[in-house]
Amino acid sequence: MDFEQADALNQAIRLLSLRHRARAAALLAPLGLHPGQEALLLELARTGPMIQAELSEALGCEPPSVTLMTRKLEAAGHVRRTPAPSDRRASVVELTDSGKALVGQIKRLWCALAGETVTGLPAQTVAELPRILRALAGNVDARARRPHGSGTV
Amino acid sequence: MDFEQADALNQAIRLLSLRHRARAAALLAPLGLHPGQEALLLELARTGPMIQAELSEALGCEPPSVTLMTRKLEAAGHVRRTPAPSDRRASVVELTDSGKALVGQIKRLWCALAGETVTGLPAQTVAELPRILRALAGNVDARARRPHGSGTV
DNA sequence: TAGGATTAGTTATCCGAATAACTATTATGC
DNA sequence: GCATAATAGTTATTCGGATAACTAATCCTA
Repeated sequence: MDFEQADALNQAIRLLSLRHRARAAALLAPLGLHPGQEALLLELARTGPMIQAELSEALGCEPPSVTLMTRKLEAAGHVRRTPAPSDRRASVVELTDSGKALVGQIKRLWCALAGETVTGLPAQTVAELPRILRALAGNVDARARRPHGSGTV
Repeated sequence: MDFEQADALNQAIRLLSLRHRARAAALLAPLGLHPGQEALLLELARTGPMIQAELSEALGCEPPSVTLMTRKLEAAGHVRRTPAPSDRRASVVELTDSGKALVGQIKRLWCALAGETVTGLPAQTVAELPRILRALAGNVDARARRPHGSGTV
């Protein structure tokens, strides 16, 4: 692949990242949330209470990021942390009532953002997009390069 | 658009952003660069010396980000800042010899990263990707929403 | 030409996300 | 059973990127 093509692709991915995140930030700001936090709340809503290591895995980010995000969401009252009964190292994270209420609003924003994002694209392209983007993400997944994790579960 | 589809799309974009950036970071680390800096150097290589306001526009990020990035790249010796002759507010940023040498290496990494990213995808999809991703980025461009800038010039 | 508006850039502060280094707990192997 | 390895989480620090608030220079207009 020559540099022009490579640059067009890498640049487009970088720009989409910036813009999508910026737009998410603008939509989430009225809720008092910063981008990234909505993913944590949605994951808890989707899967139920879980420990931080599971959250880290599900969100695709590192444990220290989860520590800080959960702490801020806990301070905001959207999340509760309780010691795991079977493992004294772990702490279980779950949504509070405030967090559950917020998730409803996030879901509406999420639909609006996605709709906005694909405006003007053919329906077939839109339908294929998630699969394509996941394939791209999988191709550059640094975790898959590590010796221990041979499969995505 | 229902929530499941919206979430699949937003989540895929978020994950691709994280992974692509992480992989870029891993590739750029041996050069002593952090992700984002390579975009600045490539832009200077592409367009030639320019003032920070132009860099900010070209990179799609805000002036304070450019200030910090240029300062660090200047400290590393890859970039030089000189006062603009015609406007005493502005400072012209240009590549040093060290920066030019680095650009050559970045270009190789960039090709490798792009190739890695699209591994296994049909050639036609790969060919259409940059255009599609740019369309998505354009759709969520917060700048286009501002009242003063009715057009992209 | 004097004064307000715009523009270029910086500083301070916040956040997500990363790595490195550390503690505490659990699991494992001899 | 005990020492070692692996795991859960935190702290400290770094970076890109954002906004808000500010200075300094330029532009524009009345």
